[in-house]
Amino acid sequence: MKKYSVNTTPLYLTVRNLLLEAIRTEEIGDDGRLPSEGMLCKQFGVSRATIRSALQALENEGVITKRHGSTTVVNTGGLQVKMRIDEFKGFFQLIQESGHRPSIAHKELIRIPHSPQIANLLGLEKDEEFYQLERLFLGDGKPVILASEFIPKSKLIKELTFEEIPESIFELADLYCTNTIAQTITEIRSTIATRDLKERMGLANNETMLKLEEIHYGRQGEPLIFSDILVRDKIIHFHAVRKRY
Amino acid sequence: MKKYSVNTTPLYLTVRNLLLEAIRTEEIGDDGRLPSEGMLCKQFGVSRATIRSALQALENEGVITKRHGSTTVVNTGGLQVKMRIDEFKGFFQLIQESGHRPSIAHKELIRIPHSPQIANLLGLEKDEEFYQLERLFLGDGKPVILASEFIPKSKLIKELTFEEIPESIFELADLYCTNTIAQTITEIRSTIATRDLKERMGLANNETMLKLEEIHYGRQGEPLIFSDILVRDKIIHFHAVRKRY
DNA sequence: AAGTGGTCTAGACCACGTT
DNA sequence: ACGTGGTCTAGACCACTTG
Repeated sequence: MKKYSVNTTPLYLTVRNLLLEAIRTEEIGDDGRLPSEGMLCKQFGVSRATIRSALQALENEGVITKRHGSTTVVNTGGLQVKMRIDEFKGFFQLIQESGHRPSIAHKELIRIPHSPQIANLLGLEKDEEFYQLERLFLGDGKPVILASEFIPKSKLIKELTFEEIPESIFELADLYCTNTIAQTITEIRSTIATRDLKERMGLANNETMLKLEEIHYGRQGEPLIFSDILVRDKIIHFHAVRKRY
Repeated sequence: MKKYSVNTTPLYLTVRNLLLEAIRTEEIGDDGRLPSEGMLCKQFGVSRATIRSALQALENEGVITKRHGSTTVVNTGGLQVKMRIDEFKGFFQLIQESGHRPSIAHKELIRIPHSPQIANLLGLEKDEEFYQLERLFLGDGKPVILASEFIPKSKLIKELTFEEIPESIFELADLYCTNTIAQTITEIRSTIATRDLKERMGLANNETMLKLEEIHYGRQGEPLIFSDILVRDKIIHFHAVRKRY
């Protein structure tokens, strides 16, 4: 007899979501303090390990702060954090979360016969061939992100189809690459645009930008794709949450 | 009879450290794949939950990548990541990790009668009084970080003693504030120095900098201190690790 | 089909803060 | 002294990937 999966989302995530909602509406933690883990076990009817997984998730997001012998507290600041640099999934989502309507102004696919620097970053042969996918993203019609993705030809399982390139690099890898992206390491830099770029992005004089140099790794830990992303940080504000342990 | 605490570090952290060392020396995972959790349980003589905690820690650091039905793999890129923006503890450590000898060139403690903007960021009254601690840090004798910490007088439990100000903002709060710092939320911006600043920091023309605007929160989730940090990203390279879930 | 990691439970003891 | 979160175990079942 065929079996049906009724509940695909794990219990602890369900609890996390309920808890977050309860915190937002101040049903729980209205005085900034959460009930003890034992109490929450009873309230949600789950084991302590499950409650702790849910709390763990919320703590990682900066929503709550735990402390050994004391009660767990709500972090009002953490509730409002958006656009965490260690979490963003795609450019559209990013632009949307910063309160603007996303669109693409320009999209270009360029063949790069060889690039020793990028090959070196990805640990490939010097004469490796790349595709460069360059895209200009707008927020409310104004240029906000210029992204260049460098995809080694050797990591492709089929030819890139210009019309069918997903917005997100994760989905691009899912569709076209030898492996999906499991992890990205980003170097965060600042930069000032060249005159050419200034015109293209409609920048003010002396307007600086963030430059994210990202190496995307596959499920086996191997480098897959290199991205070079220019962001107008006047409009897109990146955040990071740092916990003290 | 008096009891003695022999083992203050948790078992799972001991296991994490041993595992990391074994990965580094390629005793374990020489082919990029870790033994199964069951195997590791036997090898280390601990329960699966403990092994999983250790693996969890390594995954958060970007050292390994787990995947549901498959074996856990080593991420070579993650092994080398330093200066994670969501982890740094103090400026000296930061400068050291980037390969330079840290020192302080300038240190100043300024009384700020009121600052509506900063008061607003910290959710305080507009007429709140602050201390501004400004410090210029050098790496190998060259200016690399200019940090301004804004400490509200109302959050102090005793007067700041100029001579006894620790290098790290965490320790400063431990010593002088109503609460220790539990969490920091950083906004990551880029900026270009004013002419004045350029001279002070010996910057090249058109050299841009990273600007970190940090709000430090106490154990009860309340805003404590605001920091404004300028970093020469030509010298200090910040990183972020992003996992796909 | 077999092996792997993901989730969940129940119960125990410990270390830390607060009162 | 008490209540809280931190750690740890043993065992069970499920969901996913791989051969």
